[in-house]
Amino acid sequence: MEGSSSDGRCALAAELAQVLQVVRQLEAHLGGGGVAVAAPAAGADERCRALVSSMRSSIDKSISIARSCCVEGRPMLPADAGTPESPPSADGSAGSDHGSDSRCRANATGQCKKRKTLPKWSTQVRVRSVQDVGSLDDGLSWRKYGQKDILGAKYPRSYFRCTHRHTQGCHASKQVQRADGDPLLFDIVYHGNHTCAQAAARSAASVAEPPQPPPQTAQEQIITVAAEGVGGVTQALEPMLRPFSFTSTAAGTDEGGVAGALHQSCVSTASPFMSPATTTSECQVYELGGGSESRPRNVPDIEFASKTNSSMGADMEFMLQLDPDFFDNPGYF
DNA sequence: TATATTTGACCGGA
DNA sequence: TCCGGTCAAATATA
Repeated sequence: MEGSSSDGRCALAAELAQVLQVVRQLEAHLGGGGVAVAAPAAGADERCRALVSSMRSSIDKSISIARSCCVEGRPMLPADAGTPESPPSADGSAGSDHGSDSRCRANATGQCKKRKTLPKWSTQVRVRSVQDVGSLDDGLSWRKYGQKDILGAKYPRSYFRCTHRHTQGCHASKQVQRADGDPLLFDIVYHGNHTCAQAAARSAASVAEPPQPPPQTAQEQIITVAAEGVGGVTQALEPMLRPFSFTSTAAGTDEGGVAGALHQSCVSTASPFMSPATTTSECQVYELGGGSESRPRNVPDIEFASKTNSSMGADMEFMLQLDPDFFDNPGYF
């Protein structure tokens, strides 16, 4: 299979390289790697939209290419080598996730027990030591409501939902699963956006508070986000671009899509909405250099790694090489 | 005592 | 029928 897929990989690499290039152009338009505090000049917005459109096109191609290369299943990650994996659930699951909900019966509380038509995206988070797993918290109040052994997976999957689900009707949820081949790598899949007060408060805070200078230069982090859903792609990518590379944007910090997730994932732990039990997050890691008092123990840093998910065959995969200061700077959010 | 976690059971889609 | 996602009672913890 290697021979037949090598061309595809080349094409895929080319497409992804193009995406990267466009991202860099976007960064340049919006102030580059620094902290952009001024609003983009008139006309820049249009250019950015065009660039985003271009990115989407390239990403679409990339996905097509990737899928054509992976007809036998998902692309093999090094960590997966030798690990019996779940069958190529592939694109079916991703696409069928939506649209089936109309037939979903509500339970006694009026809520569907099955998946909802919510935006879905995923990240992978790598911790640097086993002890760090407790710091996977992303800064929001999640309540664990289940854990399942997944067929073919070495580790169980944990299910979390927003603590304020019942009190505020916030339907955000996430799934966390340790990667088979790499105990330090976690797959995190988010469903839906926070609509609770903590999300609103964070949005407000991001608007009210001016960006702060980055406390330090963190190690390079790579984040890959796989956003799912036809509309979710656009909704996810566009807002995510704002807080990602440019920071002027407080206006862009709605809690939608990937931006919301990453925003939420990486907001500092100073949120008044956080429970004490969940005050450690990977984002605290990035506060270490800033002298955070609530630093997690033994957490030198965390790496967001690239994501390839078999169950996300129809996903948009989007890779950005972030400004190293991105996660250092609370002002980004 | 309130809140969070664990865990077996249930439900629905594939 | 299998499997993933969710519920909810039981249990643990602060």
